[in-house]
Amino acid sequence: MNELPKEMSFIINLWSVNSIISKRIDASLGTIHGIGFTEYMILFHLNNSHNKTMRRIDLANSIGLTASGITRIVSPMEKIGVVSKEQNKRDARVSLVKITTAGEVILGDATLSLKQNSKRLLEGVSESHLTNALEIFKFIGKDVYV
Amino acid sequence: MNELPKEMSFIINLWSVNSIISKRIDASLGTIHGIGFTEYMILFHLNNSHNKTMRRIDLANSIGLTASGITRIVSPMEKIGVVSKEQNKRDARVSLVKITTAGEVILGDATLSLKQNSKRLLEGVSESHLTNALEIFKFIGKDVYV
DNA sequence: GAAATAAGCTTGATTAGTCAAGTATCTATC
DNA sequence: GATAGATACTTGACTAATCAAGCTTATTTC
Repeated sequence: MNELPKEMSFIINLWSVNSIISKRIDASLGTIHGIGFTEYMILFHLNNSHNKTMRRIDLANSIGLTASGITRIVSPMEKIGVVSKEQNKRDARVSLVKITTAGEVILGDATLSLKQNSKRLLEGVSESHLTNALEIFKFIGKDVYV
Repeated sequence: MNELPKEMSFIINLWSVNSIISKRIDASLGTIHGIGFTEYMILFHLNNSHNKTMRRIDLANSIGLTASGITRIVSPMEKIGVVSKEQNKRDARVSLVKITTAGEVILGDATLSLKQNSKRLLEGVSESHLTNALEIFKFIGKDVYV
């Protein structure tokens, strides 16, 4: 209607598009692999990290959740054995999270379908458009895995 | 770590970046104007629509919520008078939502700070990068307001 | 024009997260 | 080396959304 600055259009559309897309991804991950997108992201970040292990607070920051959000979501993941709780020798405050072999298997399977899903969703978007968007994302957030 | 297809990087980073950004926007809208991002989006879409009025189901689709999500969030908005409930003469099933004058005022104020916030968040991102990203968003979702 | 199906909306129960407050540990300062 | 402050995490209370089921009204089909 009224002329919106591109920056604001970006924010608004980021939100709407994410809301639409993450719902679809979530549904597909949940049905096939029994995990939600957030759980996927936790496994993904753990798997990409040094020693397959992260502090809860770093996990929180890289995913965009709060510390308490991590506590709540990781606890059932420990129970079903996809991640394990480790101690930090140097600092007794921190509780480390490590992806287990079982977790790696689930992550691998889920990644396959996620790859297919994303390709299908973005079919028709050019390589250069994607590169461009990834640059913006990298600029905004620090923890971007390309 | 391992070579991810750009499409999948896009999905993953869309999610993380949105989670980070929407939290900040939400906090600022909430503190200053007493509404959340979702409420803002509802007012925004209503204001841009024909007769400032929409069906709940269309509101749901354009924002990326479910019909019940709309019911729950719109109901308190009716109580405080930023939107009103209207009937559709032709179809008694539908319940229309209309932005009120009070709602327009809040929307106007909130839009001002949202504009500032988005510019600050995206300071340094080039015009062409933004245009590019908006094209992708437009491609994915149908209800993109540029 | 009756019956079957679909569309729009609401409600009860549940889930995924938040925030604020509390505990435990670590670090810095004097 | 005691004290003050900061950091990591958890917990209780709450919020925003979901889904499945149900209600009402429209539309299609025969």
